[in-house]
Amino acid sequence: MALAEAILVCLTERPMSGYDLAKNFDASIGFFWRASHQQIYRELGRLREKGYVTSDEVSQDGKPNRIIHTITPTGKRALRAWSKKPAKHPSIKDEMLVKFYALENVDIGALKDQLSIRIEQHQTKLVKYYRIKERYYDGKDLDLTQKGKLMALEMGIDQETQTIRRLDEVMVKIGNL
Amino acid sequence: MALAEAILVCLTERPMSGYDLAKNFDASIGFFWRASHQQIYRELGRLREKGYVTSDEVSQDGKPNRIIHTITPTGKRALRAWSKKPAKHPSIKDEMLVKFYALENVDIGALKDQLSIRIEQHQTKLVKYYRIKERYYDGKDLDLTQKGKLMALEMGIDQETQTIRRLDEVMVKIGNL
DNA sequence: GATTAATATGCAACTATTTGCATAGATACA
DNA sequence: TGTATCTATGCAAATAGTTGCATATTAATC
Repeated sequence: MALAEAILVCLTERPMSGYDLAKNFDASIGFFWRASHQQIYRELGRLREKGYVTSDEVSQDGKPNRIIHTITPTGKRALRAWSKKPAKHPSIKDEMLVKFYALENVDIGALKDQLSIRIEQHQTKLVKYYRIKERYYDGKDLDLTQKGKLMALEMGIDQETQTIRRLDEVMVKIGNL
Repeated sequence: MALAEAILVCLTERPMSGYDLAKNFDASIGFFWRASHQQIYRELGRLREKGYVTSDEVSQDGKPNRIIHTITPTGKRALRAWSKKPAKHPSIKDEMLVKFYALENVDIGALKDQLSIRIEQHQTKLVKYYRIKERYYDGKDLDLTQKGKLMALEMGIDQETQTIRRLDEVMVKIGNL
């Protein structure tokens, strides 16, 4: 499972609490690998058992205690080993495409609504990506870590742009049916 | 879950055995919703319990008996009801993008290999799509069912084409690092 | 003073998916 | 005659993911 590795990747940047990780999964690495906070906490337990992270409780005033997780050298080695293994092809599961495939057995008006929503979601995502790009990467000197993140981000931007174009075209097509 | 519905969609075309369905999931609807034969057989049991399909054993000579599943009117109603519910956004889980995101902690040579493999896989898929398009849809009069399938197929073709272009570009980029 | 939101953690139950195994007849081929 | 492949079905275990719930502190707002 790559959830473990996605967490380790985040922790190479800096030690974090489960809460921080959950935020990160909402805002950056989560663009490529989604996970809920429940999943993250469970996985952190496993990573600790394997010795890939160490966890230290830190008391804060004004806020509940946090448990800060730090990647260990063993964890870093595991990450590098993982990187050499072939990446799994992402699983394909898109309900909306199944609905297009089943056009005759479907309420086309409802499908159009779903298509609109989908287009909006992709636009929102695209805007988010552009904001991150401008804020953290544009016109800056970048090290290798940042170059990788930017590359992933630009892949995301390209993908969203093309997806929006494609869905717009489909909207026109089902309008003309 | 849309596996149930994907199966029902297939069965609107014609009654099928679990084996036929598994083949279908490998060759057509599986482009939008992957499922293994184990999943399909289990789901068929559930659909039968709900009264969405009926199952009849048919003896064949020269081959093991088949169990033919037929969608019921209740099943068709369930399908139409499902079509009106908002489609879930597909879950994003791409190990390779996580590896790009984590460029500094990764073996870049190995990542390039994985990228090549990925490009090849998308090319294979694209060729498959084009073959299906030429064979079943090009220059033919199409009814609504077929139009829907063609639309889904063309979305697939567009997606694969754009993905290949994008990955080719990334290949150049990591070559220049 | 009460309520809401944000921070912070986690368990339990349920659902879904993957992987490995098991069975068995028929056909093709070396 | 053996072996591999195709047809055809399915169980069991392990892993992964989702949903609902539970707890507790503090800060801000009404």
